[in-house]
Amino acid sequence: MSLEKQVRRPRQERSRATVEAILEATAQVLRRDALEGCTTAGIAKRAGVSVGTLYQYFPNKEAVYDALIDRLLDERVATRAALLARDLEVFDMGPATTMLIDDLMAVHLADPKLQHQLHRYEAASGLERLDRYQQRMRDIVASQLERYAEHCRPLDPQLAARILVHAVTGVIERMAREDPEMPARPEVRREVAALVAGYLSPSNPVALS
Amino acid sequence: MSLEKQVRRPRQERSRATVEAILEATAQVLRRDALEGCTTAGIAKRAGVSVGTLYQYFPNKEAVYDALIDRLLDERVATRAALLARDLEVFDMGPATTMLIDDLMAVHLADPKLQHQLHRYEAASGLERLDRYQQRMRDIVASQLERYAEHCRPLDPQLAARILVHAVTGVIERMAREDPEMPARPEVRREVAALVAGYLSPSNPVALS
Amino acid sequence: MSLEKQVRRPRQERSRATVEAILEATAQVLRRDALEGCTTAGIAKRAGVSVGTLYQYFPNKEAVYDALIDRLLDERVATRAALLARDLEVFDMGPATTMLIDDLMAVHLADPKLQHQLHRYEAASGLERLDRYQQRMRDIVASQLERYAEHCRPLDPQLAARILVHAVTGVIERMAREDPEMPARPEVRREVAALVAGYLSPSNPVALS
Amino acid sequence: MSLEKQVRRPRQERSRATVEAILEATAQVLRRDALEGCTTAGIAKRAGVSVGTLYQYFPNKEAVYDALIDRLLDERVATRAALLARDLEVFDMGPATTMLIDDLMAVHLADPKLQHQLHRYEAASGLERLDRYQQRMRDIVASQLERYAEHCRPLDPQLAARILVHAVTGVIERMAREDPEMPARPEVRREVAALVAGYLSPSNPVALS
DNA sequence: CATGAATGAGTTTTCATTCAT
DNA sequence: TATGAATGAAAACTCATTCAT
Repeated sequence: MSLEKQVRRPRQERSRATVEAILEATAQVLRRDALEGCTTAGIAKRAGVSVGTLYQYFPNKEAVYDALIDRLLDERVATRAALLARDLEVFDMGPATTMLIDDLMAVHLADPKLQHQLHRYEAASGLERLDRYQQRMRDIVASQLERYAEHCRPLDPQLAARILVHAVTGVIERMAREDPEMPARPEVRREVAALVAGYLSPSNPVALS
Repeated sequence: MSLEKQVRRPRQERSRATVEAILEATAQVLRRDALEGCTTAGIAKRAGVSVGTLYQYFPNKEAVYDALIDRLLDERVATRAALLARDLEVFDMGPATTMLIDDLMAVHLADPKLQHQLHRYEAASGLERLDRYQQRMRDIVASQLERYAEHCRPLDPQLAARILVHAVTGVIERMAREDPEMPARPEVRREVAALVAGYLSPSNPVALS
Repeated sequence: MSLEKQVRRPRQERSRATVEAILEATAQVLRRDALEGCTTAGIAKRAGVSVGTLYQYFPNKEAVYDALIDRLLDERVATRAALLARDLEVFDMGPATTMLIDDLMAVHLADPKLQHQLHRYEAASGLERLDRYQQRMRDIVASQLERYAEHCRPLDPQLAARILVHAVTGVIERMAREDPEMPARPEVRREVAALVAGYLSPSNPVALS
Repeated sequence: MSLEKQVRRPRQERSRATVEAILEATAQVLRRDALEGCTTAGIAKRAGVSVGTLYQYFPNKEAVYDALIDRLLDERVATRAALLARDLEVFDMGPATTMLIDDLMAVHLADPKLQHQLHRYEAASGLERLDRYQQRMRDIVASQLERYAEHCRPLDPQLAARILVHAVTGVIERMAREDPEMPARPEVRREVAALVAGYLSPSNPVALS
């Protein structure tokens, strides 16, 4: 409506669009050429800008990767929020279990090639950021375990959460690498649920021994 | 007796010793400086040879890493053989489970820093070799599951083996990264066993549903 | 009265203010970040304008430095004029000597960091402009030497002026770099005067030999 | 004689020759293209080697400049040693004065273009190294002044040395820049001697005032 | 006039690999 | 066979300058 908006917007929007183009180009190059094939020149070319422009918005190449990871983690949080909004009760295990499984599945089913490369990038710096993210997930799971303690065998919530998050993440990640379609299959979801349910169940053989 | 032998032997032995020195030097550099700090010059220096010598025994740097990975996997096989030789029966679960857990633990407790870097290297080529190794493990586990089918809930051995290997590997690897001591603790071993036992148990809630 | 005037004036003044802001910003950045840290972007930011504006008033970065040097030399001329207005007679040497010393001291005591960086800039182009300025100083000194020839040993005014200007400038500049306070100390001023006086004095040992 | 020597030497000599070639090439490029035109690629090309070779012997470009400066200062020391070996007694001023003047002249008459560029390079890092060198010169001059105190007016040796070194250096450097031939002229040498002698002389007007 | 996003040539530096000795 | 000097392609990053808005 106002002319003012029309005057100011283009600049801010152009910047935003450029940043967006750079991030998207980086994702594409990472998917196509992997970490070792991802150069600032390549990113810039694919984004349709010059290297200089890239460095106008990011202090260095790592910062671009970092932005991409931040964005990914933000999407995960959004995904989780959406899942929590639903009220799923599966396998009589309470929403925690379900959420955990579906969340992790959703998380790793999206753009697996890009995620693999970003994961490799993070591995260079000790995976600190991803570990911090997993820590948060673990806390959520642990608190859910406390809440549903009566349905579970006696256990240490922190340790159990650790085991569960690591186990489920491990299964999904590795399966997705072998075949991106596999984690989505119903029998796989069922078996993952069995892994979690069996571990927590009061009838777990180890618990009884 | 013959001079020939005296001349030849030392050479072959020296060659073997040189290869050994290069591999050991590579392992040391990887542990200390990670993948990005591991250069052929650095390896050669640490091994006490020249770069030229390195290229006399290996066609390129990747071949050195590959040899190191081969060696690692060979050690794993040896470890597994040793474990199979013992006749452990824990948690009434049959040797398969026990072996799986102990094997994977042993495997990941040994030289975690080196393993992490080699894993990162493998990740560049899609982890093909490690996946092939895991395939072999999976086959062993699957056959064991078939043998002990009567003690388990009804399940697809291939899929169950996949789930188990991925889950246990995931737990151990990630825990070892956080704290190399953790996987060795008795309560952790117990919980991992619970994960496996609960999953396979005929009383698994999912199986009953 | 007329609107035109009201419109024009502010612009001219604003232009002047902008140029001033750019020069002052350049001086600040040079003092803080030295020649290598002085970028057009940095200058513009500090001046509170955009790079484009900088290029509206200066054809290129060198022109900004040049303007700053011109300004500096103009200030020196003003300083000298002020000194000449005074009628100082120190050490019975005539105003030339005194002026020379005080001028050079004043000149190098003001903003030594900025001067050092501008001097470095000038050095790239062979210090032509500063040399031309020193030529003018030399002419003044030479004419004074002729005027006060009777108080001096016999000498070639042009050569003596050259020696004196170079010597005094050299002493002051280098001392200021070591410690900006040093040239202002009375004992230093006294020794510099001794240098000049001894050189010119009829009792100079070389003159007598 | 020995074969051993013949076997080992070539390598060491080749390295030395390469370093030499790089340093000489750097000097040439500095003289021709000044600091701003001196790139690692340019140096390497002129030296007839590749950039990689340059970086095999020097950690970075600055190190090449540093080596060149070290060499220059070493030459100065050698020059001074040679001068001290002679027993010059000029103007009844003792060897200190003479040495100072001749040393500084020799120093600045050699390769003035290269020296100018190296001086500019040093200026970026605050001229620390050159200052340290001048400090050493100052100490020598100060001790000489103490030794010949009876021939001089009463003075503070440290301050006087500072004044003298700065003054003479300033004169020579600036003159050499205007015209490299000038400092070598006998009348200039004479006037510089007059500057030093007049300053130190017991008949200095300032001393008497 | 002012803006600041975009440009891209140009620099330094690295490191796997080769090859003359 | 061993050596290590030499190679050079390739990568990250800078910054003066332009120009559409």
